[in-house]
Amino acid sequence: MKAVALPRAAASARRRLSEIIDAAAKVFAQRGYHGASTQDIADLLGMRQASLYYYFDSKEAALEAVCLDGHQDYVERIRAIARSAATASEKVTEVLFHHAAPERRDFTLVFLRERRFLPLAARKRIRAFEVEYERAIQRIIEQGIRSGDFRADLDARMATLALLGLGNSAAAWYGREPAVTPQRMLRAYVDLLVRALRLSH
Amino acid sequence: MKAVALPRAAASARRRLSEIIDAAAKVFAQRGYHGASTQDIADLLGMRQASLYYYFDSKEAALEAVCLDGHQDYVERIRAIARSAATASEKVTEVLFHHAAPERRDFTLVFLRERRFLPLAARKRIRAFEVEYERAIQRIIEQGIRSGDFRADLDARMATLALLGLGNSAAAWYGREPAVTPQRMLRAYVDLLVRALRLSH
DNA sequence: CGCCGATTCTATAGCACAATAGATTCGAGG
DNA sequence: CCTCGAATCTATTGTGCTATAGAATCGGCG
Repeated sequence: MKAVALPRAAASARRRLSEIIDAAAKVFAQRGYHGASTQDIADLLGMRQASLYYYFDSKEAALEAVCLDGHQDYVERIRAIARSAATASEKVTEVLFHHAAPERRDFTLVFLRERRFLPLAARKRIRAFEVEYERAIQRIIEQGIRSGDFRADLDARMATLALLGLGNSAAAWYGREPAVTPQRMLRAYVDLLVRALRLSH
Repeated sequence: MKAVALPRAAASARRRLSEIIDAAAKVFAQRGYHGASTQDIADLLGMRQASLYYYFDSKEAALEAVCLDGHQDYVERIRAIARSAATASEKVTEVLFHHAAPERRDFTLVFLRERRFLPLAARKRIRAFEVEYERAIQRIIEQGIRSGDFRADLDARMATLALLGLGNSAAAWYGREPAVTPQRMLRAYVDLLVRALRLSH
């Protein structure tokens, strides 16, 4: 945040900051926001607890950064998917796969579970991205209804929430059971979801 | 736990204990386990913080009690549903409605989100109930496949996890959006799920 | 009434943690 | 080799919280 100056220096500062946000995401995901100490984050980075305060004004600010960073990524990806020429069913598939992708799991889990501990002002800031993401999904569903890919009697809002619910629960489940790989789980969920949305025939 | 003696006194002691577990569930659900203080629980009960330690050896023990209490209820209900003569589709409907019933929401949320903070020994104790619950659901799905109510190519394990995922996300969602009542949400989810599981025709 | 166990209370020890203050080191540019 | 800002460090303060110790109170029963 405070790092500035020349482009090269700025780039390195940004990299360092994102390393620190990654560490915070990992620690918050594992121990929960309140259960994690700033010491834990510093340990992971091999630095002193107090040094973190060079990058963040408070532990809370670090949580907000994790939530924003994680969700910004989601919004970018949904935009790309929305723009594509695929059918609604294909888009739903892509969304679910991207939503529950294991790579950004820590960010997703922190966003899901810990954002509620932020003060109202910070939550509102995050909400903007959240709404855009949900809207984009809902538009895909509605497009599918108009194009005849999905049933006309579908409640688009509920279908959107169901998609998110399945994606979130998949992300939360990974690692609980060796036989249930993310691949298998996501394939199965996509299959169930598309069957549920499509016209039966 | 420590209360004993005569039947009447025992009954009253049990009531008191469950009042305290209820309060703990509410506070843990709202603030998270680590974010909640024993003071918060005592405030809700109108008693002193230290008095709680008459009922529980530790804050952790209170969390375990909440998780056990909440899930025991689930297991009892799933048994009743499994015994009934309904079709698999009807049973799935009942399970989802009961699973995400708003009445026991605090317990459900605490179980979902906070159980992971318990030490291994306590988690194992809880796991037994968890496994029984999941097994019972899976058996309902499998019964549906055998009876021809559901598709033969269904992955019963994935269908079980999808049901739980939808139920859990419904329970977590309530109150976020006034237009989305539990009723509306659960009806929609049941509809989607049953369509996804059934033979198309 | 007076005992006794159950329950709640007051008081406090002891620890873990977030955050601040200020010194020190690092590294690029002149 | 010196300067200066960025980055990290050491040291510490203050606070909030869990848990313990032991005193006070309550209520039924002999």
